[in-house]
Amino acid sequence: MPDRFAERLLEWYDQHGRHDLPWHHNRNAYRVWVSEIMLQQTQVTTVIPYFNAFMERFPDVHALAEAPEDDVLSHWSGLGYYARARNLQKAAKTVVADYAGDFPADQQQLESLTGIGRSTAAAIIAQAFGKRAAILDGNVKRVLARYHAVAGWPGQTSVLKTLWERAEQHTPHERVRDYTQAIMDLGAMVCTRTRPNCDTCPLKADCAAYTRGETTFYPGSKPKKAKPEKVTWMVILEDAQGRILLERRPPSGIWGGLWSLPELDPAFGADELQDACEQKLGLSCETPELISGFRHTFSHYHLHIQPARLLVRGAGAIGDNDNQRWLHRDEALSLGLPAPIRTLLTDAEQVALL
DNA sequence: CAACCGTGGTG
DNA sequence: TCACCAAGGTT
Repeated sequence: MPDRFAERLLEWYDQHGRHDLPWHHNRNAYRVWVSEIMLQQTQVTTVIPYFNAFMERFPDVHALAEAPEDDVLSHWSGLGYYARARNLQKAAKTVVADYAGDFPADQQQLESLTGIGRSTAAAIIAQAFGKRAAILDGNVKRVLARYHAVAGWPGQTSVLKTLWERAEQHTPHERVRDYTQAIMDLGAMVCTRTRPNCDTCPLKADCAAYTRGETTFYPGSKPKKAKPEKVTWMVILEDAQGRILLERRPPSGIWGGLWSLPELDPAFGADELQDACEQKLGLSCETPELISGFRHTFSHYHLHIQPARLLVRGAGAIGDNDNQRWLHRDEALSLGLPAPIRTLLTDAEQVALL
């Protein structure tokens, strides 16, 4: 029997799809690539303002390759998964050095660039170069899992393998660019995670899950696991001029490469913070003022952030260098800061005004 | 394979 | 308040 999957999908896309997202204009490999990286595990409405600001500052791969890393990270501040930003610039340097600034239209060569995996490489090939390549992102997984009633969690290798086979099978030889956008749009707009709008779906006639009335069973859910609780001190060290000490975080781990407040071991009691700052940072401080703490949830654990404000006496042993800076709050907020730290500094400013 | 890596929206 | 998770990839 003829497979009308792509045909029906494209017909729907022409009428109801999204045709004017920012990365659809002035389409080239660079803009498609940046958008695909930003869109990893991140929703379209979140990405749009970041993409526009990023393109304004880094209009092409050369601008990105030559920019200071701090500049790249500050444009990623609040977007999350900061390794994406570091990998992005590393790949930009590779494209400039090894490909004369032109992205290769080849799946393997694209996947060799850091931050680009199978699905992102395929998206670039289809969207930027119009060549046939199958993508498999969260939207496509959901559509295909339902259409073919593929049981199990897509994170499982066997399930993933089946979905990739289905993705390859349905990808047409014509209009691949539109098809790729179409199946993502269907997943985002019709075949949604909860309460899919099956009434308006162009594929419902042959959708196995819909036919059986089992759309909620697909795709299978991820096995749940308890998130550990962690605790940390975040110190706002303020000198006589009202400047705050910022520290660059190590390149790997949470918030890698971003600027943040100094952390102190949670084993220190509140009455030991003064000594801790003395010993660990070489700074003489006044009695700490505790600011209300809060819990921040990450993908894999909860972090209790306990902030404390300490006034620094005289000139400290710590000055400005590559990894430490004394900055006023407005200057600090222009750095690439993690979202909760940005919020904390904003709130702390209000506290200071009281 | 499983852990790790962020944030904001949603119910 | 909170679990779940969205245009994934790397280690």
